[in-house]
This record gives sequence, C-alpha cells and structure tokens, in this order.
Amino acid sequence: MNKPLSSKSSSAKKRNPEAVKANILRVATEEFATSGYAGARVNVIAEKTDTSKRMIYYYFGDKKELYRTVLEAAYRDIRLGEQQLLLNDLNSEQALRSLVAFTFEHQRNNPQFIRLVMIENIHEGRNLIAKEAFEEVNNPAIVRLGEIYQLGVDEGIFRSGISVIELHWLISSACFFNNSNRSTFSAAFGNDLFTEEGQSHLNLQVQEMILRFVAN
Amino acid sequence: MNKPLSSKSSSAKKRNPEAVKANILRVATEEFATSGYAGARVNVIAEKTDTSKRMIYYYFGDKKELYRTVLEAAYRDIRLGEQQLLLNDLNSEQALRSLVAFTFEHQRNNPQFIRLVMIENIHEGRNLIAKEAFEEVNNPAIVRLGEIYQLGVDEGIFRSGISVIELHWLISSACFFNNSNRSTFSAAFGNDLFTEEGQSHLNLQVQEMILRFVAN
DNA sequence: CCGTTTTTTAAACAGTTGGTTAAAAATATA
DNA sequence: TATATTTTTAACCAACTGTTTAAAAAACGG
Repeated sequence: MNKPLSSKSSSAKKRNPEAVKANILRVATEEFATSGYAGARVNVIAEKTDTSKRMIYYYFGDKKELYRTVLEAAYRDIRLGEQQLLLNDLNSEQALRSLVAFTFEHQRNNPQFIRLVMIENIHEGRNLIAKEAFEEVNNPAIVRLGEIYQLGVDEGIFRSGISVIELHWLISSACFFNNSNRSTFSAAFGNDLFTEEGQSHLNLQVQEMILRFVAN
Repeated sequence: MNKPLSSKSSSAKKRNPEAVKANILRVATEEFATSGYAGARVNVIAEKTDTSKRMIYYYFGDKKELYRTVLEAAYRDIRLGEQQLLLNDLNSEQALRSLVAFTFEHQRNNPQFIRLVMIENIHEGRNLIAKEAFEEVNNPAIVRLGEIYQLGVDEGIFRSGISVIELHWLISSACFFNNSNRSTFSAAFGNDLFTEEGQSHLNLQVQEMILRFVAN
C-alpha cells in the first residue's frame, strides 16, 4: 500500500507542489497582465495566492524569473489554442477567411495574453524579454498561412508575389489592435465597434480586407 | 527700461517658470514613455531635469497629475502634427493613399506617443485615463477621412456602405501596430520588416490593402 | 523507526518609494 | 519699499519594495 487510503479528516491538507506552483503562476499572470511588470507587486500576488510570499521565491527565484515563466507559459497556451483551428477540405479562399476569423476571435478571447505582449513591447529589450519564447513558437502560424496562400496562388485565385510574413503582419495588426487599443479607441470614438454585433461586423471587414488584398 | 539690458555675468540666471515647466514636462514625457507609469520614478525625472524634485511638486502637484499633463500635451502635439498633411487638388484615390502613407509615417516618427497610448491601454480605466484628452481631439481625423471617402463614392471609384469609423480603425490598426509591436514581432519573425526598405514596402502594402478594400 | 530532503510558516531586512517640510534666497510686481 | 512669486537646498518621513534568514513541519528513503 503505497498511498494512504483515507485522510483522517476533510481538513487534512495534502501537499501538492505542482498545484502550488500552478496557483502562483495563475495569480501572477493575472497581476502582471493587469498592472505591468513594474506595477505588479509581489506582495499582492502573494496575498491572492493560496500560499505565502516565501513560496514564490522558493519556486521561482525572484520577480523577474516569475515574470519570465508567466510569459513563456502564456505563449505556450496561446499557441496550443491556435492548433484548434482545422482547415480540412476548404479551398484557399475559405481557408484564409477561416484563418482570419479564427485569429480575430482567438485574440479577442485572450486579452491577458495580448496585455502581456503589450507589456513586453513597452519594455522593449531591457533585460526582460524572453526572446526564445518568441522565436520558434511563432513559426507554425507562418507556415500554415504560407500553405494556404500558395494553394490560392496555384488555384489562380490569389495573386502571386505577396510576402507571407507581410500578410501575416497585416492580419496580426488588425486582430491585435482590436484588443490592445480598445480602451483608448472607444474613449475617442465610442463603444460601437466593441459590442457583440460591432465585433462580428468588424471581423467580417477584416476578412474582406485581407481577401481583397490577396485577390487576383 | 523694462528689462535689464545686460546681465552682470554669463552665469546670471533669469527666472523662467514656463521654461522650467516645459523642461520638467519634456523629461517626464520621456520617462513615462520609456518605463510606464508605475515604472517611471519621480526621483529619476527630477535628476534628469535642470531643476529639483521640489519644483515638480510645486508645478504639478503629484505624480499622477504630472502623468495626466504629459498625456494631454502629447495628444495635442500629435494632432497638431496631423494637420501638416495637405490634400489639395488630389482625387479621392490619391488623397486616401496620401492619408494612409502619412499616417504610417507619422506614427512611425512618434514612438513616444505610441508608447504613451500603449501605457494608457494597459491601465485601462483605472483612474489614470484623461478621457477628455481623447474624445474631442480625435474627431478631425474622422471628419477628414469621411470627406475623402465620400468624394470617392461620388466619383464612383469607392464602393458605398463602408463605415468611416471602421475604415479609420483599419488604417489605425496597421499604422499603430507597426510601431507598438515592433519588439515582439521582430523577435519572432526577424527584423526585415523594420529596415528602411522594409518599412517603405510595408507602407505601400498598407496603402494597397486599404485602397483595395474601398475599391468598387 | 530514524536521518535526510522537501515544503511551509513566520518574521525581519535593507533599500527605495512618492511625497513633505522648512527656511532662505532670488526675482518680480506694485 | 513692501509684497508676492519662483527657485534652491537639504533633510526627512512613513510606507512599501523585493528579498532573505531561520527554523519548524511534513514527507520521503532506508
């Protein structure tokens, strides 16, 4: 009998390092995304955790390391989510439209991730960026888009000569901006674009824009 | 004789409250844009100023108020810069192309402003936003774009039914993203898009995309 | 059961933070 | 001249910052 079959009481707490780490990471992600790196407080993170401040340092070393871990985990998660997009049996136009629509929605549904990327960009290079986290992980997106685009060119539907990385850039810019600049944009021009209807209409416009851009 | 015709020595310092305020504001803008609101340090701002910390509080009250002033001044400046775009004697297509090209370049040349907007968006509403600074000031951009678009529709070159605010959103997203996400994008996909040639090519693509989007 | 390692608790640390205060000097205004 | 405004200097503060020290408690390995 390796494990005890019964805890003596319901309040008996089992140790669970992985759960503690995960708990810290979840809370830290929230805090960093909400307040930025400098704005986030280790004390506050600790308070919102089920454990103590000491545990943060025990498992993650220091604030910077915690931030890096948060960033890497967030990137991993978002890229995993992207793989849920299935494009089987679609022609190039349908596939590209689906890809844009999916990207738009996916970024929309992951504001925390968007905020972490914004924060990274504000810090530029200054010793915080986990460059490795960005490099490799992003390639699948490009590869996939490249395949769709090439298919379209072969089918004679898309014009040739477009840079896939530029195309990706164009799609990303719209989808990212939609989330990143929501606050200031709606402060300036009202909230119409950010209602449920506004967003689905906007999604359609971005699709239309990209499709027209590649069209022959 | 209202003014002394000669200072007794070259080291004689004249008082100049406006210059002191302007100096503080300039340094503070730099610091906030570089480090964010939480990351910026009043002490550091003071050090980089030609005056003392005391003067910051004398003229601006506290950090938050200083930040608000910085934000408002930055917005005023950027909107003033926008008015340098002249579109006389251009047809609708030329005008829209010029507007996109100009916006792209203007945002590219004002990274500090972009960063301040990013920072605002990270703070969302939480007591820092100077909402008033955004509301009124932005309208001219929309009005101008609306005129160009309507001209194009009247000329039969642009299709009708496009929302001007959505069109503005599409243009803004590309031009803003180009600056705001430069760090992470180039970390992920290399720096090719951000060389001088890369940028002018990208500018052309954005123009092309917008023109194709509104084309009949 | 004992010794070792891992995990957790609790408190304290030294440095920095935004912000304040006091007093005096310099300049301007009347 | 008297009065108000602007600037300098320098010390001070309490609160908070990220981080560490010390040691107990729990789990593990034999």
